[in-house]
Amino acid sequence: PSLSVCQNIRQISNASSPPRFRLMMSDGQHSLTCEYVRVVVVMDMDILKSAKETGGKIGNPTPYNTDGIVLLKCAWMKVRNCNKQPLEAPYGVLIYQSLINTDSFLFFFHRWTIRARVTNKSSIRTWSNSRGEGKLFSFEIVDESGEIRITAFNKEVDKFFSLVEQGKVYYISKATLKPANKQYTTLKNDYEMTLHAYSSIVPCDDNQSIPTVHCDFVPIAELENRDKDAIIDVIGICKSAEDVSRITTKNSREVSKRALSIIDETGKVVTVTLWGEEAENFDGSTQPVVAIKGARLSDFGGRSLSALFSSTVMVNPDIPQAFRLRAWYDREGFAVNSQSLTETRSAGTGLNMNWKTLSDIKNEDMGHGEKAQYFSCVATVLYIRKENCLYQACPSADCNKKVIDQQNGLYRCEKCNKEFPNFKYRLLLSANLADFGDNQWVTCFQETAEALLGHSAETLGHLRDTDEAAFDEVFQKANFTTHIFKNRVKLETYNDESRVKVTVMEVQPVDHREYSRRLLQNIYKLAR
DNA sequence: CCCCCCCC
Repeated sequence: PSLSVCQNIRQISNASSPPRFRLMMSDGQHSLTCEYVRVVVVMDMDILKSAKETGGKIGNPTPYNTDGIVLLKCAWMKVRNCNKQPLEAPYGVLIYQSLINTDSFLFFFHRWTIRARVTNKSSIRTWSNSRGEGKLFSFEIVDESGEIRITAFNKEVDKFFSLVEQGKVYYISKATLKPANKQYTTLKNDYEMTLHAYSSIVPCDDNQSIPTVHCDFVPIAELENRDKDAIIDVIGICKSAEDVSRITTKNSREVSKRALSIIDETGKVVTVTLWGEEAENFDGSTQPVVAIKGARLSDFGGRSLSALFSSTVMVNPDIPQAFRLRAWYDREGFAVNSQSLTETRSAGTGLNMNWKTLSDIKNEDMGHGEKAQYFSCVATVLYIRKENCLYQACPSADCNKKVIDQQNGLYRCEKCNKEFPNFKYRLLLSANLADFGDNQWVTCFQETAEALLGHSAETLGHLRDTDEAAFDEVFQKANFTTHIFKNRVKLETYNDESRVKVTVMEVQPVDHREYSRRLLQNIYKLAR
C-alpha cells in the first residue's frame, strides 16, 4: 500500500536474526490483522506523518475483505518483488520460499480472488511419460493489470473444461502460483497458476471493466518487412481455404492442417496455416473475417503465417476492425487484383493460374516461342470426334504404344518387341472447345479424355465393340458440358505446315463461386 | 503433473 499506518507494532525476531516487527496496518479503508499466517514484509518505508499527527489511525478502516477482488498484477508483484531480492537477503528468501514452496503460500494465495477474462483456451490433451499419465487443459486470462496462464489437470479438467469459455469473465480463486517456464510461454508473466481440488471458478456477469483481447494487427503488406519468427497479430478475409488434411510430423505424430489465404485492405494475401482441431473445425465457405493473435511469421514461400498453440484464432470477431474489413471486402475487396506474399509452387487453385480466353491464344501468338506455354480456360465442349478416339495399346504397364493386330489372337508391340494375347484400350480425343469469343481444337490423352467423357477407356472400348448406341450416347452427353481446362500450347510443324497444337493437361469442374468472382474482378479492372 | 508450435 502506498499509505499505511501502523496501528500496532510488535517485535518478533530473536537475537540471531535481523530485527523483525509484526504490524497492524491500514490504508484508510481497510485494516489488516495478523490473526492468521498472513504476513506482509515491509521492504522499505517512508514515514510521512507520525502517529500523533494522524490520531493513531487514518479514516475508519474495516477489516480487509479476504474475498475481495485483486488485480493479477498485485498477486504476482509481491512474489516478483521478493524474487528480485538477492537470495542472501533474509527477508527475500523468507518470502520467496514461503510463497512459492510451502503450504503457507497456498494458504496465502487462497485469499485472492481475481476477476479476469479468458483469452485463449486449449483443447484437452493427454500425456504419458515416465512420471505417469493424465490429461490437462490450459487457458490464459487477462485483467486490467496483466495476463497469466492457468492449467487444470485430470479431475480439474472434468470439473472446469466446459465451464471455462473463451472470451468470458470469471472470478477465480484458490489457484496456486508457480514460476513459469519461459521456454514454453509468450505471455508476459514470470508465473503461472494451477487449479486444484479446492480451486473455484465462477462466471462473472459484471465484466465491463475487464479488457477483451487486445490485438495490434499488422497489415498484411507490412509482413514483408517483419523478421522471420516474429509473433504478430493479423486480421483478414479468408478468400479461400484448403480442405483439411492429415500430415505426419518429423516426430511421426499425426496432425490435421488447413491453409487459408487471407486478404486485407492492403490488397495483399498471405497463407495462414491452422493446426489440429482448429484446422478441422474451420469453415471458410462464407469467407469469414479471420483474426489471429500471436501468429508466427515464417519465410516459407516468401512469407507465410502459422498458428501456434499460444495463438488465439477468432472467426468473425466482434471488433471494429472486423466490420471495416467485411464492408471493404464486400464493396470492392473481392475484386481487387490481389497479390500473395506466399508463393505456392503447385498450380493449385485460383491465385496463380494463367487464365486466358480462347481468342487470347491467337491474339497473343501463344506457343510460338521456344518453349511450350501453359494456360487455363473455362470452355464448353462443342464437339468430340468419335472416329479413331480409341486405339489398342501395349498392355505393359509403362508402355502405351499402339499394337499391331496379328489376326491370330496376338498383338505385337514394336516398342517392346513382344507379342501379347491381349491389349489395353487408350483414348486419344480430338475435341472442339468454345468460349464466348472463339473456338479451339484440342487433344485429350487418356486421363483427360476419361474425365471429359466420364468413363474409363476400358468401358468405352467395350461399349464401342458391343453397344454402339450407348457409345454414341456417351459422346452426346459430353457435348455442351463446361469445364476448366489446363492446357499446354506449342506451335508444331508437320509436312511443312505449322499449326498451334493445344494439349489438355487437366480437366476440372468449374467452381462457379470462384469463377464468378474472377469475372467480377475482370469487370472491375475494366471499369477503373 | 504439460511444454506438442508441426507439412510443403
